[in-house]
Amino acid sequence: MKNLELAWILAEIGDLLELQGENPFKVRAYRRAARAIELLPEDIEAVWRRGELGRIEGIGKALEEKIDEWLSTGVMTYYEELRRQLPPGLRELTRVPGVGPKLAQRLYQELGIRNLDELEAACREQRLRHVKGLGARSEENILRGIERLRRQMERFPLGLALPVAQQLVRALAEFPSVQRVAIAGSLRRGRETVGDVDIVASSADPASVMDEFVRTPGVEQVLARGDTKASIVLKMGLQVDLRVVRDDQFAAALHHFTGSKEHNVALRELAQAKGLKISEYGIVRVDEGEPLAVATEADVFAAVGLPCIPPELREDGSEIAAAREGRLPALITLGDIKGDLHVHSEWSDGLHSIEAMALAARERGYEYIAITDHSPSLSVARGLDPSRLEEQLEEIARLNRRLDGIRILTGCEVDILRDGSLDLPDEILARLDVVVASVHSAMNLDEAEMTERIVAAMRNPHVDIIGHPTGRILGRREPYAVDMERIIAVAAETGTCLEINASPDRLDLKDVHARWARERGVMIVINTDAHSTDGLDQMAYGVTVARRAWLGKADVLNCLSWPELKARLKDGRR
DNA sequence: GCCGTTTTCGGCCCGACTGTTTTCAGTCG
Repeated sequence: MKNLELAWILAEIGDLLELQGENPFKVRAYRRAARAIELLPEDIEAVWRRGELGRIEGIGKALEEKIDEWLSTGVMTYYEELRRQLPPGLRELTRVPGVGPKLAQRLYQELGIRNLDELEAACREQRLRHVKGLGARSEENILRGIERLRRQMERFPLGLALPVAQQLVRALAEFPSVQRVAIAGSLRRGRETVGDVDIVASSADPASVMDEFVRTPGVEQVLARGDTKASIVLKMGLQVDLRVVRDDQFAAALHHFTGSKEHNVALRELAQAKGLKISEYGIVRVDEGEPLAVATEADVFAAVGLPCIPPELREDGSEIAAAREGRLPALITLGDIKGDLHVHSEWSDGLHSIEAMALAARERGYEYIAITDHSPSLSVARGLDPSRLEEQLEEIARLNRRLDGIRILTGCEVDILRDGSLDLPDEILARLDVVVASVHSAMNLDEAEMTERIVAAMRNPHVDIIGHPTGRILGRREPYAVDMERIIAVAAETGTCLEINASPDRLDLKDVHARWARERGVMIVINTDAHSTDGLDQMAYGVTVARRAWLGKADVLNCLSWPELKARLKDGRR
């Protein structure tokens, strides 16, 4: 699977061309192509073998030739040549806030600066102020930018940024001159990590809102403060941008700042072709200069003849083509979820009793909840051996007789051992309603071994779900080496479901993989892997990932009622 | 570089903020 590698190369070509001062539209063409390939719902090599590279939106003759060369020989000559023409560290200079391609190029030409370290030294030695257009202020800003870059190289996970952003929004909403306020940007689109937080507000007195905003508790630095726009950095390192507009401009501004950039560009091109101009202030007819009324985001789309595109789909612009052709999916919502099929109780490493978990599920309006405690090899988690599991089945039977309004399903999260076998016998698994199989050990196998290990588990006639299929922990542990194409193919063949683990540390499967799985007819299940009653609330994160994967409720196992679900589970079909 | 029920050539989104160059380019989203 070379999609991501190719996307990375094309994006780098875009950056290198930009550093060389190439035609900006050529730069954009490479970036668009990179994005298209990154989000492509199948293996680029398969498309190539069919001779259909040119049918990918954004790939024309020139790019097709370069990709063909790269896939046939492993080398892209054009890329190699570009890399030779510029020092390798130059590209990272543009990661410093305030340093773009033009400045990076001049710093290289005039001061011989080739990387971050040299830029930092030049600032400290006050050599930048001798470059035309730069002064002492620029040196300070660049130094601060380098420091931030070094301290916080990673993006912030959704699960960390969202609560912070919600808190800020609540605080702004209470400010008297604020009329409306909402989260925008990549956070609203539900991306798994975000570089910053964007907030849009409406007010008749923007200056007062700016004053209030830059005094937010926990502000470490004010990066910019204009009449209607300000940027701050919180002590935790998270940057927050606020934009304030008039209340009648709020919907247009919300759409604009939700992005993505590529989505906005594509939508505005479409608008332009219809004689309209879309900006964050609204929509105007170019010939008359007359503004159109925009009360909601749906009005923005309606102006160019499109149905409203949900924020989670606004990524590379291909969603606009889908909308034009009536191919937008009816996305799953949290309300469609009928139960959670992967939770832990105090019987293994969970915090709460089975009854407490069941009542918490009932409170959330669920029809069922599966108790899937660990299996014996996970001794640190007090995994259940067959006899304790036996006791648990009796306990669940008792609770089911006693509790109304919620059905407790029996289950377990069984370990997939190094050789692909499971650490509970088939006779036991056969008696459970739901079997989740997961990898928790020997995570450093090579790709072939790890893939076959998981494939073996999927071929077990009792395994319904593969839990957190790539094992990643955001920001802490890389996914294990696994051939996702093959996992998806075998899942389709065996009727095994793949999990979107909703824990914000995991979000595993991720959006792109879940989208591939759906397109191959694999059923997805969204589970929280909750270890406490509160953990059940993380379902919302999983639903966000599913929406980004274009899933509807028909694609998701736990949107089924219990009778439907039973009929879909492997043992239930017998 | 790509793309085409206005176009196979000539387009390719739109505006705020910063620093500093007295009039705007570069950067950012």
